[in-house]
Amino acid sequence: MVTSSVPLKKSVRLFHALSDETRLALLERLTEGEQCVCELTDAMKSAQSRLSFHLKVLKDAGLIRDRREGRWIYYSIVPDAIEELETVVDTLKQVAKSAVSADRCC
Amino acid sequence: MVTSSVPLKKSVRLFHALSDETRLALLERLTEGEQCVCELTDAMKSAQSRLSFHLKVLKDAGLIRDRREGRWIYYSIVPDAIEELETVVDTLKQVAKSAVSADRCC
DNA sequence: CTCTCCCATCAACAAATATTGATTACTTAG
DNA sequence: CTAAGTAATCAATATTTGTTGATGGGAGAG
Repeated sequence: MVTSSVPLKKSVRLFHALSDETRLALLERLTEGEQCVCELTDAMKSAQSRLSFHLKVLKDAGLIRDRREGRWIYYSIVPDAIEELETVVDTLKQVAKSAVSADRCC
Repeated sequence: MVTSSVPLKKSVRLFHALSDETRLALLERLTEGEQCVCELTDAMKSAQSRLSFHLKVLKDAGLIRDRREGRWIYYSIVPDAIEELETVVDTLKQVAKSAVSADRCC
């Protein structure tokens, strides 16, 4: 399997979560550390509900997590998820290496 | 930038191309080496036009390439693209590592 | 309790993607 | 040349995603 240790569906969800500029920008923001939605909304000049939507996609993919503190909800990157992504890509890489030409078609 | 050496738009296209079960399955098939569309169609029990569509997505993302030989068109994985993907993920990883908690919200 | 702040969720709509079947282009065989 | 094989492309449709503005819920503040 291309995705070996990581299930196919999970790989798809990971890649899908990363296949959007807004979501990559959110991850980039979270690089600076845990942040609440209002802070992200300010920084990205975007509607709150729109960011909530994208944050949910990232969260469902396991890339970020949230934590409530008073009225605020703080989001942060989940390091393990990046490791997992790395695993998926490493597997793809191994697989690509083993792909030798073999003319035996039709 | 999250994507550093690889442009943001290109990263998005790479991830998008990988965010689909059919396309991951195609890559998996191509692991076995260069194959023509008819072979892939047989193996995946899928309509030819459907696979052509997905092959185009993978090709546009630079993950695979095609080569005509007689009436057949052979597809194969582009190793460099996997390297590039690795670069993107490595950057994400560095970025995630540097993400320390920092409560300073709103 | 009431008011406000912060945020998720929802409904309606818009836009992008994917699927299907038909058509077209290109190649080889005869 | 014609006929048949292989695969891209197209048009129509279906499905999935994303956006927007409104609503509602949880958590202090007063």
